[in-house]
Amino acid sequence: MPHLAFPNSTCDGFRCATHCSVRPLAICGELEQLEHEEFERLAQHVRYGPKEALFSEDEVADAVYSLVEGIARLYKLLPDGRRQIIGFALPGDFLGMAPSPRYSFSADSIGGVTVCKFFRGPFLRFIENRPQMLLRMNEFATRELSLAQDQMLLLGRRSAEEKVAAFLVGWRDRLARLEGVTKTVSLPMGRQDIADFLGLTIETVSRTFTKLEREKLIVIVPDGVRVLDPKRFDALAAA
Amino acid sequence: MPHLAFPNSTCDGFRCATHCSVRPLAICGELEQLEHEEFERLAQHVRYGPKEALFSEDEVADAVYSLVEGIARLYKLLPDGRRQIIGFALPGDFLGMAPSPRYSFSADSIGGVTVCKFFRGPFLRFIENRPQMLLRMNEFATRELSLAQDQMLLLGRRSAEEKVAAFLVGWRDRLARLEGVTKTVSLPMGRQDIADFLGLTIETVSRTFTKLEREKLIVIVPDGVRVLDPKRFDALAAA
DNA sequence: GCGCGGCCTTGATCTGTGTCAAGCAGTCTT
DNA sequence: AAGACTGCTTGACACAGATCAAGGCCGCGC
Repeated sequence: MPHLAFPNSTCDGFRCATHCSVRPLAICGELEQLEHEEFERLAQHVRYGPKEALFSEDEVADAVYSLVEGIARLYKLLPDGRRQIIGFALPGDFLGMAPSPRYSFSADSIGGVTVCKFFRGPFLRFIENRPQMLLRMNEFATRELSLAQDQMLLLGRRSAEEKVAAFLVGWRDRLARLEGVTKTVSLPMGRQDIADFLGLTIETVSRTFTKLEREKLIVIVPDGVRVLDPKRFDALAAA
Repeated sequence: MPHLAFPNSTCDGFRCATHCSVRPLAICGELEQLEHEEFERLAQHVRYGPKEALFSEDEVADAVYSLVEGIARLYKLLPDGRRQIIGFALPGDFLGMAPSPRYSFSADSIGGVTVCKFFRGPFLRFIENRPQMLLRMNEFATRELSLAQDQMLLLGRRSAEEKVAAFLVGWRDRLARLEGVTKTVSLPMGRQDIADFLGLTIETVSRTFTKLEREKLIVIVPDGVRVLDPKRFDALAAA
């Protein structure tokens, strides 16, 4: 179970530095000093270990989260256990808004995760008369929606090979926003997670990685892949 | 090509009555009299005939739309022509927000369609200092996102029969919000549209309709279906 | 009233991906 | 260092849904 790291979040060295490193990307990125301090007073900084639930589908949605560090998987389940991962959340991402009083999906940590947690009431009261903040939330929601629509195209109309290639390209580009451009794409999630994200089985994902390696497009390395031929690779992902 | 119906949209009888009938559901539903009049002055009411484009992917996104009447299909294409319909828009729906300066998908009318069209600049200026309006846009975006996530689960993890059943139930429930509850679900879109929405081929959709009819769950009627056994049907759609 | 075109259905066959089963490679435990 | 656990890969086979092909229905124009 999660423990509160520093509920009264005055800036206290290492952890706050970590926190602030994603601020420009986060929901609170455009608040000025004074407002940000007020906003911070609403936050609980919470740390989760590997594979802990942040929240679960159908629970009362009493909090929203700004991801500070680590990676979370967001997913929905069918009654018989089939799972669809609807996204991977990275630092700066904002989680937990729902169109009903309950969460519409579940979220749990992959490795360790740190979040700013806000209770719904105080959070809504803070934003409700701050157009800047509301505009930013709109930007976030619009970006998420667009990502979701790309994923629908992928799930509905692409082959297994195209799915895997598009996933790697999309993931590489999202990481680039955080860590800069690299040739090696780190994959902190397991094969089963990738399968459940792409609407495939773990065997098909594994075979497809192998196939891409045989075709000299990638090299599989521990916890990631190295892209050998970005040109050809991007083409495969787009088509 | 579309023609302007009444660009200077003072209330003028029939058409405005039509318009206002969806107001409570639309983006402008919570504006008071005076503000709404100001908002209306920004709008162009535009009517489209069947199968006309409202806007297309990659075009400069210079306007947003509130759908007043009719039904639109929203879709994305792959370079080779494969199509994924990402949603059907109904009266009250709000279209055209994009995370970049260009539209991220295409929209065209199915039958005839009437919209309120707003140019981006004036629209943004109107909402930017109106928290009520921004909150409402957030609600709309959040609901859209949740719908998109449901659709990801459907596309990635459901069988053809489950897809068709879930589609009919979801569509029936959306229509119910507008027209009230009915046994007969009208389907203004063609089989190919349904196929492209569900990530199937037209043949599989057709066969699945026939199968559901053989199993006495539905009856196929012109431009729609009648649901015979809502209990059993909802169960199939959920599982 | 007849022919044409669009849309839908049905049948036969093919194939990409799922399923089932086995084995391998690290890593952790003791 | 042996065992076992977890995650990944590989192979053989099955099947849901795609593809290819034909035919039916209905509204529309002439």
